[in-house]
Amino acid sequence: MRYANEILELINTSHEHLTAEEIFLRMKEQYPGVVLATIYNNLNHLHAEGKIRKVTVEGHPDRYDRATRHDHLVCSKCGDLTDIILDDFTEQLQSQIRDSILSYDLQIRYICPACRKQTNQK
Amino acid sequence: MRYANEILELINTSHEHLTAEEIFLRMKEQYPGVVLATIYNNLNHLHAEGKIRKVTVEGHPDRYDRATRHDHLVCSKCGDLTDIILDDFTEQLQSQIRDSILSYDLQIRYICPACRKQTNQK
DNA sequence: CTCAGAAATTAGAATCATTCTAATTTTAAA
DNA sequence: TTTAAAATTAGAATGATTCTAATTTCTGAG
Repeated sequence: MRYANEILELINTSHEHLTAEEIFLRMKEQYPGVVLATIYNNLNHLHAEGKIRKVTVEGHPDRYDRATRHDHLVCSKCGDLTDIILDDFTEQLQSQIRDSILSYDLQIRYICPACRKQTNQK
Repeated sequence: MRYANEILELINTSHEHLTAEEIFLRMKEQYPGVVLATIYNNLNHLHAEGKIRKVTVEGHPDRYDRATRHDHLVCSKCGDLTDIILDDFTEQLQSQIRDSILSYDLQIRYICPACRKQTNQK
C-alpha cells in the first residue's frame, strides 16, 4: 500500500470529512499518476484495519474520518458533518443488550448554523 | 400516490427491514404493472412526510422501517438489522449539545446470532 | 544482486442503487 | 366535461463503488 500512510495522514490531519473523490484529488496533486480505484483500495484497507472510520449518511457519498471515538452531528439540510465528543454510551447500551456490542454509531440530526441562518433570513 | 397506503401497510406490518427492491417485488404481485421508480417515488414521499424511516447502513441498499422511535442492532458480518427499543437518549444528548436536536440515529454493531454460530463452529 | 511470487496499482469496464426525463395516464375539482 | 395538477410508466442517466485483467512494484530467499 504505497499510499496508505499519506492517506491516513490526510484523514488524520484534515478536520473535514473527506470523500474518496476529495482524497483522490488531493493525492493527485502529489502523485499525478494515481487513480481513484487505488484510493478506494487504500481506504478499504485502512478501514478493514480499523485505522480509519467510514461515515455513511443517506444521500451522500461515504466520508472518511479519524478512528478515535466520537459522534456526529449531521445537518438535515445540507448533510454537513461535525464531530462531537459525547460521553461514551457503551456501558449504558451494553447493560440493555444481551449480545455483546462491538461499537456503535451515533448520528444526531440538526440544522447546522449555516443552514439555520439561510432559513431564518427568508 | 396510488400505492402509498399499501406500501405503508407493508412496512408497518412486516417486521423485516425491506429494501425498495423487495417492496417492489411484493407490490408487483398485487399490481403487476407497477414499476420500481413508482415505488421509489412513494417511498420518498412517505419518508418526507415522516411516515416511514429510511435506514442506511454502509455497504447495503437503503431499507425502510416503521417511524416509531427505536434503535438498531446491525450485524457487522452480514448486515442484518434488528430493531431494539432502548431508553430515549434525546434529553441526555441535548444536555451536551448547544444546537437543538431534531432526532438521532443509533446503530449498534454486533455479530448476530446466525453469524456467531457460523464462526464458532469452524 | 537477481529472480520468482506476492501484492499493489492502473485503466477502464461493470455493477448497483437510485434518480431523472419525457410521455402518458389518472385524479380531482371547477 | 374540460382542464390542470399529480402520479405513473419506461427506460435512460447518474454517481459511487467494485471488479477484471494487464502491468508494475515490492519482497525476500537463494
